[in-house]
Amino acid sequence: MSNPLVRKLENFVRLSLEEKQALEKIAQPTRRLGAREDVIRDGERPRHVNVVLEGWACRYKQLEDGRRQVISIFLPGDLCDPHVFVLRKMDHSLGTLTPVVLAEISEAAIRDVTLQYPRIAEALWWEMLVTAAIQREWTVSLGQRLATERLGHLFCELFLRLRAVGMTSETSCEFPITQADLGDAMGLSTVHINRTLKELRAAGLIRLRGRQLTIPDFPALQAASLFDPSYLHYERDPSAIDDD
Amino acid sequence: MSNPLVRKLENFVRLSLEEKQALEKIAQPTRRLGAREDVIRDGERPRHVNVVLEGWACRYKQLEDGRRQVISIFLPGDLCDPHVFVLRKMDHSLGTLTPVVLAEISEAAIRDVTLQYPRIAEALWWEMLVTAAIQREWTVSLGQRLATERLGHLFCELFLRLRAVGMTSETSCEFPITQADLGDAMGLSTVHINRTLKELRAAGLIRLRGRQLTIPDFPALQAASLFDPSYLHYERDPSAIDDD
DNA sequence: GGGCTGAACTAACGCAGGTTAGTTTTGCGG
DNA sequence: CCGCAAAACTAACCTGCGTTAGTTCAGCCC
Repeated sequence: MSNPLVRKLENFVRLSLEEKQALEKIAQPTRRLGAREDVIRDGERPRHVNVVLEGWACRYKQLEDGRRQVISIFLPGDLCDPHVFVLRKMDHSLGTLTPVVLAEISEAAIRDVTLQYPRIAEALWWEMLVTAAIQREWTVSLGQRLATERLGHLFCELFLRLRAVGMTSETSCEFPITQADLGDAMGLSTVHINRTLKELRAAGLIRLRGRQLTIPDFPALQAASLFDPSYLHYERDPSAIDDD
Repeated sequence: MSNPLVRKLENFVRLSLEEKQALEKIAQPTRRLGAREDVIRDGERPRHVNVVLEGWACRYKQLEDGRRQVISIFLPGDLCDPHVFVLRKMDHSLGTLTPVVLAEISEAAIRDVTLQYPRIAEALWWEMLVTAAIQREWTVSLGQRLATERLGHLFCELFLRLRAVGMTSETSCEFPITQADLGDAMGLSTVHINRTLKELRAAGLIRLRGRQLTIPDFPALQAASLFDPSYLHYERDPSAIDDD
């Protein structure tokens, strides 16, 4: 199985063998963490661009009084801002949700690979803009969607993002995070997450047992959650496909 | 009064006269809109980088059933993604909150100015990363903060962002948007916005009459709202100041 | 297999914020 | 100065979700 970063970026541009190899070379595993560990903490100076190769991680922010918001979820292939270095201090933390394998890429390696391969630079642009779009969609969810819609929307999003890196079957995917973490991400209490899951299950929209999520009827869940996938910008432009 | 884009970027890097002139040249007024008009709509193809020169605007997204979320607020000096063009379609709309004067910058003009002036390129990086940080902080607000904290936090943020472009007095600033728009931004009903404003006023934390906001005791409002300004990344690095 | 731990799940009650349906105020064009 | 529209504001009632305080279940070590 090839590198998840390569698989992800290929949803946007077709990469040449040389480009793929260059990416794989800089995105090698360099760090392993257990579940519930911090990759980097609020206030620290960023030293690498982190790429998730295996497992799930997240950005989160903790308020003075302990309240915690998971701001975004990182799946295999996701990377955090190629240009973090411009800001001298992290304004949030990165933590793992499950055991994780990371590639830590240096500022120099990013610079070199983007200068040498403009198509990779463009692909990283795409990935940054999609990351921003996802963040905006979370804003919409937290501001407007009810608990069932909010959770359903998240399931739709994560399923498509996992499919983009080849980590789903027809209707199922791994779903290894706890209801407490889900609550922190959705701005809901664990109790209410549990109630809401029960409701989604009763409506036949999802099955969730152990660490396995099944969406038997994606269009149904999509409709119930007001999910419109266009913000993920996965459709590769037809005119861009055949030039390599 | 100089260009608000220049004033904003100077919170991060000191720009030479030549750099300032280059920026002012591409950020000239090209479009005027009334309040409550769309700059560009969801699904359309982006043709410019829009810079707000006067007035307030916003990103927003409307759900099929009419619910509307204001995703972010644009103040004078703000610009929307220098690289929108990479994505072929808008996944949200841009609209005005008040009458607005825009500079529409072409893709080519952005490319030219960043290639010629690396410091401007870096400043635009900073602005993109801060925009992302603000979006994350909104996620935290919507997910975790109560109505009073949420509104208070917004007032703190907007006051500092306006101050960064020289648009505040000691304790006051313009605040020209309606309670309905505030509700759409904070994920609260107009009625509750009104109740919450009343509460903040009663606590002496803000004064808000007509289009004027006064924060008599900023640290008090900050404490009540769990506002930590570090995500705005305004502190200019001391080592970077004296090299021009 | 027993005992421990963390996650999943539940019930009862309370509250923050939504909804509906207004009234009052402000601003503005004529 | 009047008349209109939009914004600000209010009261009464309702509901989605939080809180507290549990019980049950699954995985794992010894």
